[in-house]
Amino acid sequence: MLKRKLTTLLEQAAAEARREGMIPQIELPDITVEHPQNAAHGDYASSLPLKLAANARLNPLEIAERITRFIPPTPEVEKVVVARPGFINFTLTSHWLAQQVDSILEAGEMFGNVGLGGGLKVQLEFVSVNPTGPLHVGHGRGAILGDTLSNVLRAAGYSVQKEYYVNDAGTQMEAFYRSLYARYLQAFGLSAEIPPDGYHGEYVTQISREIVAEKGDIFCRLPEPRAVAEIGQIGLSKVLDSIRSDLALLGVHFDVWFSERSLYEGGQYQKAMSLLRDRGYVTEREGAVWFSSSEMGDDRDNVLVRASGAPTYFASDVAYHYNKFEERRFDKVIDIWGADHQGHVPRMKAVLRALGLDPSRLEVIITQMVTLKRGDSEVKVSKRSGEMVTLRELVEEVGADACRFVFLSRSADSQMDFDLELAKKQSADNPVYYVQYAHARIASILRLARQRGIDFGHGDVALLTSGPELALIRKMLELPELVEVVAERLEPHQLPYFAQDLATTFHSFYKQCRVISNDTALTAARLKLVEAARIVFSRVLHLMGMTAPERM
RNA sequence: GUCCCUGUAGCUCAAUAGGAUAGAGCAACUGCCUUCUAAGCAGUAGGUUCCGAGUUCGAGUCUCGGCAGGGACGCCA
Repeated sequence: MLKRKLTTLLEQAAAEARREGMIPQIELPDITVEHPQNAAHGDYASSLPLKLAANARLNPLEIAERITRFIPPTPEVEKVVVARPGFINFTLTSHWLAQQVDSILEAGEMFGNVGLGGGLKVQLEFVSVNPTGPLHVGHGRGAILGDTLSNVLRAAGYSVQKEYYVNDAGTQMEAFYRSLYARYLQAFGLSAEIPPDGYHGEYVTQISREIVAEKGDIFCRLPEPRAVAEIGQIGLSKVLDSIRSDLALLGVHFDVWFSERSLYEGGQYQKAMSLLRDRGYVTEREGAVWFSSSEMGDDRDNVLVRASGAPTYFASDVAYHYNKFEERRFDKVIDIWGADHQGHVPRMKAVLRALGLDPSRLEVIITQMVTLKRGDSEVKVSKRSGEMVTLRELVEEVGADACRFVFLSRSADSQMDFDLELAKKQSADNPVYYVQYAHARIASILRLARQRGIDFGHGDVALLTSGPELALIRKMLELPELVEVVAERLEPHQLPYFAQDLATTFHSFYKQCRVISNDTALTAARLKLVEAARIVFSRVLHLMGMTAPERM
């Protein structure tokens, strides 16, 4: 990647300038090279001289001059210019830029991949919603974020596993099972009540009806505990099926569905607990078992096992993360949680420390809440009250591509309003179509070229010298850098903005440069460029999990 | 009360570890279809980056103090 090469070049130049006594013997800061926002400043710029100025006790312009002298000429760089108040600006040669079209064609769908991850094993756990009902809109955010992130991490050279943690144990599920059982009995006219902490949604009745249809009244005759367990089991698999299909509708698929219960059945819960105990982080008081998280930096201790003897959700999570790191040996684990789990982060970090693991191996992305709106009125989302807009409804209304694009456009840190009216009304003006339209346009050009039997395989990219052509190439070359940034910072929201920029650059090129013309040499060169652009659009759309339409 | 996230154009949001003149989309306004897709292009207008201090060559970005919105502070998950 050129950016890296320039950084190295600069680093060496600075070191050499220092060795030669041109700048004082001071420590060099982290050297960064970036794209200036003003194109007049060139393709890349560094503010290194400004950063050195304070310690060097020299005028930054002077430092810039002195360092620049040690930057050797390279085929990529046309000129290196020093600019006030102390920047070093690099401008690339048109020739090198044009040649990159051939490189992109050669890389094909691999273009944009980088080696950052070096094959490191990363686990990405997301959604992981309790299977007590359908997914709602907020869950879509985490789903899309996680799925997209995994695409990007894979492109960045990580070995990624996507996992859904199924909370099939615990009190919430028990409440759900009992709710199902109550509805089931009611279907036969028997008196039964939804438990106080139960689920009242219409879907519960729906599922119970299905069970009635499939199994008849056999559960009426079973003793309650057994009936609840068996009905629960059927209900669980039904809910999981529907969650799976809702996610599939969005284009989200998991590699592993991990059962919480398996932690208990496989003995990993016991192992994790005894490890914590052995290391001295477990105490007992008030009849309960506690993890002394406050010793590890959390602001309070947390209960692992209730006085009733039932393990808490937190205890499961200890075992689960023990499993991730120690049993399955992931180098890095990324959890995506909703804002309501924010307070859980310090606990989990404390757990890792207590288990003797480096807490930085766990990264938690917190997605802020999504408030749903229909015009001006807010739609309350609550599983228990039963009134909600499901993810499925949203996807069916708005479309998977638009959903993904809209959700991706906001950084996880910001809470967002999702206006259903707007999302629907916007559908024609939505930026998602702007980007896809560029791809469709390209496809249309390539179709015409095929129809006319034009073979552009030998096109000479050196003919690509005009402003719009070079601007398009420059933009395309940002993709690998973007993949790296998104993978490093875990911020996929950069993708849609790049895609829009790319589309703007392409549409502008399209307007100004006729691709298929009487000039056969130029036609071949431009067809190469257009084919390269198709690759980049296709790549960025697929990274976002969207389709790249051939026609619109 | 404590902790976390957010506050940027009328609206929805960006701003690539502190960089050069804060940018997009929608909405508004003005032009552009006889050639590869007008779901497009070119342009105009729109800002005290919530307020106040501080740090330094430089702050939307960092620190402190306010204000506003959201979330969390359970032997729920």
